[in-house]
Amino acid sequence: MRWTEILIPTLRNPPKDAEAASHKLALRAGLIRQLSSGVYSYLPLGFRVLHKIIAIVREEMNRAGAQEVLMPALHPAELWKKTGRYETLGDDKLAFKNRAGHEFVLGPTHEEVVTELAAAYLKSFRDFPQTLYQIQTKFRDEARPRFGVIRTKEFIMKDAYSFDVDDAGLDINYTKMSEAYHRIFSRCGLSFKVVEADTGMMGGKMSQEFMVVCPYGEDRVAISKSGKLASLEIAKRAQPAELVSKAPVPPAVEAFETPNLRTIEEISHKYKVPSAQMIKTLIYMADGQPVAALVTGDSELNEVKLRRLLGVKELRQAEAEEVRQATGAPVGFAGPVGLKVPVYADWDVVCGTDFVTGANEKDKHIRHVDPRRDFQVKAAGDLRQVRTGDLAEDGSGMLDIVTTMEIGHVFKLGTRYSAQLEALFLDEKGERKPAIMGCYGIGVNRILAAAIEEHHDDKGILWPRAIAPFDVEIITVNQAILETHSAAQKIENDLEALGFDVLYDNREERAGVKFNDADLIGVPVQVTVGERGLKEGMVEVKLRRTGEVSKIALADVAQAVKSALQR
RNA sequence: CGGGAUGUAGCACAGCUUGGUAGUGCGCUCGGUUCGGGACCGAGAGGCCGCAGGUUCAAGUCCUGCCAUCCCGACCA
Repeated sequence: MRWTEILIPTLRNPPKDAEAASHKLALRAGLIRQLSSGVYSYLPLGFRVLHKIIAIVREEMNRAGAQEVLMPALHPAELWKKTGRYETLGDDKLAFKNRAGHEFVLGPTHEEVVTELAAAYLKSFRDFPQTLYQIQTKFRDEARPRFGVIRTKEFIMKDAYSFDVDDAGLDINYTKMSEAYHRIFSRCGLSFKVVEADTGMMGGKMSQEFMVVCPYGEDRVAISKSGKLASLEIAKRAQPAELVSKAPVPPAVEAFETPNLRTIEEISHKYKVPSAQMIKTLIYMADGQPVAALVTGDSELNEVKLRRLLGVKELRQAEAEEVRQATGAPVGFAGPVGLKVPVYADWDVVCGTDFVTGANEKDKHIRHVDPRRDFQVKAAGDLRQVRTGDLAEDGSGMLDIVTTMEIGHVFKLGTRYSAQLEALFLDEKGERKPAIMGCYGIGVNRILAAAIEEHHDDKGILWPRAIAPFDVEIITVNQAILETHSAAQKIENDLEALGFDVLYDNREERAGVKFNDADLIGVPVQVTVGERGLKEGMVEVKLRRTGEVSKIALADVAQAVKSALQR
């Protein structure tokens, strides 16, 4: 393909609205063009990359035994109302009425539609297992599109759905998909990590998120020195060796007036108490019974952890009136001393001393509070959100908090949709049962963004070969010279005949412009043809990634390109 | 949806304080000289100055409202 025959609008100045590396470079390299917030066109180069990614996804899905289908993007709203997701979707749904007054939803995902298919056709246990997938545009009216192509209102998703007769079958499909995902992301050149998501109270459900660490992602997760990621929801820290303070017991508890001062910040600021020396006392209703949860003033309580420590089903923050009943004081003055309800404390609290906390009396706090002397803790545990510097539970050292981007997600759904939409089959005994489902998603556009985030330098993109828009770019130093462009043309023909995707920069531009554009668009191998080399029958082959240049005889170019691409 | 910022040519920006009828660099077109890491000279094309209303003899500039875009946060089936 010749540069003059393909639209590659490279930019010297990055548009000012771009912040993320992938966003800036995708714009500068002429991959995308923004139409409105969170809505992008893919230009020829960008679309070539998407095609390569899609080809890999498709190949691995097929290899894993999934069958490609194409479901509609236009969904009747009634279908979404049946599963109750019409409401849960809320403002994220893009919906409209047609002239007949029928409401449609532009598909944000396809559990409903695929389950309707299963309900129609998967009638006998003999029809199982089945895995269907599609690669298609999804619509979500994101409140805040971000970072170019990383979070958009319209995006291409590979979504797959498995149907099985039992959990054992689901396990097999889930594993197959998970393995396929490993292959897909590896082939796309991404350093991804798998995060086990919380199985929570969902009973047997399970999910894994495939993440890449990148500064412009959207999730904050904990990473241990061993490279393991855990969502902040479930990241745990190591238990301290001794769950008690070694410091001397402070003087007796003393109350002091704090008129209208309720928050940790207000009191910490007014009385010059570090927030870590304060106890935040949160009242929760656990299965209907009030409990107090204590964390130090500088930390955030993690409700998932509290729920786990308590071992209860229902947990919610207490209403103002419930707080008053439990503590005898309005919200903002709760403290563990003299409290009648069971007290659960974070390790930081039981390991500390000389705290300031609420006095369970309006406009009063108390100081010199000591957990050994002044109140009873029913149980101590890891109750707060982890933060940078906490020791990892696996003993690998300090945790770090990093930003990540989710590029894939596999999920064991169970019967949620099949039961509601009556995707029922008859088993060997003639019993009607809902199909056991799994769902598996990949954000195709995000792979493009993630690849740029991971593979770029100050000059431009360094595409992994498998998803590069072209394998090799030929650059003529001076297009006007006959020997140069005829040599370039021959190389182009030879390489194309060997099956390489070749971009030949045949523009009558100065060499510098072409070199810079080549580095910017990031094709892995560059072949430079100039009269200087041609005099000796040589061209230069440059590896974009390393910058390494070697002189190659004309006759050996194909071989040199081939081996360069394998590195 | 809350907070902050910004809207002037394809891209980056100046002009706004102190109103007088549209500028710069890159890119684009034509001619010429150049030609191995973003050349130079000359001549051009390209603007509802985000939109609407107001003030004024006169608005890119002042006032009001709206819209759009980006960043932080909330949210993310």
